[in-house]
Amino acid sequence: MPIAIPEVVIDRLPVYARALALLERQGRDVVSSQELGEQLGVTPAQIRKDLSYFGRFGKQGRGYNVGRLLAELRQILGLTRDWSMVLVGVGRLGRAIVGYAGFAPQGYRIVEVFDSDPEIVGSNVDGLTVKPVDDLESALRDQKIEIGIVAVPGANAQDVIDKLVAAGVKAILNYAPIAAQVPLDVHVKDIDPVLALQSMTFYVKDQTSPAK
Amino acid sequence: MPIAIPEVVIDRLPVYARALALLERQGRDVVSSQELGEQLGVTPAQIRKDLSYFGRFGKQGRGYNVGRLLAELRQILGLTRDWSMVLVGVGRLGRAIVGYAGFAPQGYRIVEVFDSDPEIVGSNVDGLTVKPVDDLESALRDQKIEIGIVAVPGANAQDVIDKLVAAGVKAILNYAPIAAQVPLDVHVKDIDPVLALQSMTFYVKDQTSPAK
DNA sequence: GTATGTGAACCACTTCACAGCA
DNA sequence: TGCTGTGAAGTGGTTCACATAC
Repeated sequence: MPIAIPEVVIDRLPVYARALALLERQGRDVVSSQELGEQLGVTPAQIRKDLSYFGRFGKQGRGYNVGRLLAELRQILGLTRDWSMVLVGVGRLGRAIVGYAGFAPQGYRIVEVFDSDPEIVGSNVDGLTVKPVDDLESALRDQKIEIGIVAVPGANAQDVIDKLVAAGVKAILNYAPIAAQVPLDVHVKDIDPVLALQSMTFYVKDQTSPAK
Repeated sequence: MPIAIPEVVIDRLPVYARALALLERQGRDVVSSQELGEQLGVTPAQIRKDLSYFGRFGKQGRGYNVGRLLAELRQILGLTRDWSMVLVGVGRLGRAIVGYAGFAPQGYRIVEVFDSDPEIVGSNVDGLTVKPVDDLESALRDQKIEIGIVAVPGANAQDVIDKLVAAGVKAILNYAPIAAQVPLDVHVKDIDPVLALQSMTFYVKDQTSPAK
């Protein structure tokens, strides 16, 4: 096993990949860590060090080949394949997530949707039939689905997460306002705009308008 | 000025506050850093150290009074007042954000919505009339609005962010897939489910199903 | 007895600075 | 000459461990 790579590094790689994809669309062939860093608000040394965990992708005196580096990052991150996902919770938020246009172009696809409300089960959401949440495990038994999205109320979220884990899901995108408890081999990322707002207001709260 | 408080600490306070609010609803009076830490997946020392930046809120031998500590955190974070926000970008995503039920209970309210598309300007979204994005600055001149939400395509996002900054916004919740450039006194938090997924797939990508 | 608050020790990540290569 | 790759140095955040207070 290679030396452990810090999680912060892994979190930055998709940001680099996104910037490189933009540069590629703009027709750029080469980019230096300097320039990439300026665009992303990151130091050039940070970028070089991060990349050095995985290989030597640059050329001294020139920089990085945009297409090559992007391909390497996509390989590292597992973006060269498509990923199927299940969504649990088909309320207002869940419906918005199903309809979110940002997933498909990046190879992420919601293939099953579940809910616990009998009123909703059986209904159709963007071409998918809502299944009862109790069927999660059996529905996933034969399909290779490693990603779950949780969009249920906080009170039910840990239960749903337990079910996803039991069904073999290894990555969870959690929109519920809870700190999920999961085994070490399961990864969770929280999407919570309220937490983001609450930490920003700390800095804003007592900025008075400057006296003219 | 007190010694600078690390940003990671500020990011954790809302998580503590959320857990305390739950404990309070459950009728709990007192909680130890130990117990809180277990619920949140954080070490007790971390919690005590974080809180010590702001005061001495606990009682030795007992722990923290739930209501008291929650009130302190709300004070620290600026959650004792309501916050008005503007949203820019009234596409599918923007509409979902306007309709998101999680903001209001926490005191965050979208009071103005803007778009650049003449087809959309003038239409009604959840009781708000969509205004042209060029009116941002004048519309905000007299209102005290320090938070902006960006839900426009990546290609337009930096422009919109520049306009928000020019209009005096100090905190930006950014749903667009770009690394925003802002002055030091403006705070940005990105909400990007795709980045979250892309970093998780790194860990999941080559886990083969264990041989039975 | 029990749990906080906090310097000190530790650890992890970031930045430096330069050798090495194109 | 220009920019990468990387050990070494530096910085910042976390955890320890214990004096202190209830």
